[in-house]
Amino acid sequence: MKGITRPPTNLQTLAAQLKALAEPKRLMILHLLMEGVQCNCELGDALKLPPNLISHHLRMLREAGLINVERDAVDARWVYYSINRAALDELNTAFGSFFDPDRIKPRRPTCGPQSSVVRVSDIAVTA
Amino acid sequence: MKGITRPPTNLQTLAAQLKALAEPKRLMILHLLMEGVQCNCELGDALKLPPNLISHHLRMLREAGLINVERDAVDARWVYYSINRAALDELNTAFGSFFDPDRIKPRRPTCGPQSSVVRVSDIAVTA
DNA sequence: AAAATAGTTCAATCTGCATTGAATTATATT
DNA sequence: AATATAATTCAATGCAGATTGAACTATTTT
Repeated sequence: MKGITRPPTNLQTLAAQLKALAEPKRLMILHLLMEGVQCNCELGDALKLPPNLISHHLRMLREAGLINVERDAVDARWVYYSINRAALDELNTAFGSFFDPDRIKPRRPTCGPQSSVVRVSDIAVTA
Repeated sequence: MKGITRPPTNLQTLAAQLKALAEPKRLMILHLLMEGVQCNCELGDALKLPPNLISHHLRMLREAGLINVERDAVDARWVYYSINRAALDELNTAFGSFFDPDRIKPRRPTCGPQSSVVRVSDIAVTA
């Protein structure tokens, strides 16, 4: 009888990133960033949200390490956000490892009325 | 020049499921369920949490459609939770589609000082 | 120098939800 | 019938974060 295996991913880190993603407007921002839209004003137009709120959501995504920031070389008033490709790859890997359906194991009856019942699969065949 | 493509997934639904997942203790519960641990008491022992709090987290996961509930046929006091395999498959598909790195497109300069600059790639070669 | 532009930061409010402890339900045991 | 067991529900508390409006910073334009 095998023990419990450690989760394949750091749960604190995964939960923190998922928290940043678990917001409809932020998902929409990420979608727009993937589509090539990248400045605060356009995001605000698309989502019908004021610029300060866009800034807030962008900050959440940035602090989760999911996006990059860059200032325009010609006119430094403009700020461009973009997907952090490496972070996205890591996220996909972590998510895929954790929620891999192949990890699902059958119930281990160490609890409840059946916990003391001897299972056929546990009886050693000796002769 | 192409327009913005619709996201490949229902953002409301994905966000709701991610919100259910974005909690370290719930991730740990899901991990334990995958490992075959399935009753409130054992989850509570493993996470050092009181049973009512385990119930709360299980309810969140259940309302997100991620887990199944079943009562013991012999002693109905015991309740067994398990991973909803179909929901997990759908989640993986939705997540993978949304966060597919291949979806990332180059910046579309419809904003900022470069928005009026004619790009070489936009000049039609006529002869 | 003054005004305009793009964006961020700050303070206040409101809401959702994790947590806690007590009460309750349902079932089984004595 | 009374008690024990497994779990859920309920009420109250505290905190994190979404939202709002105003103030502020940095840069460019006039």
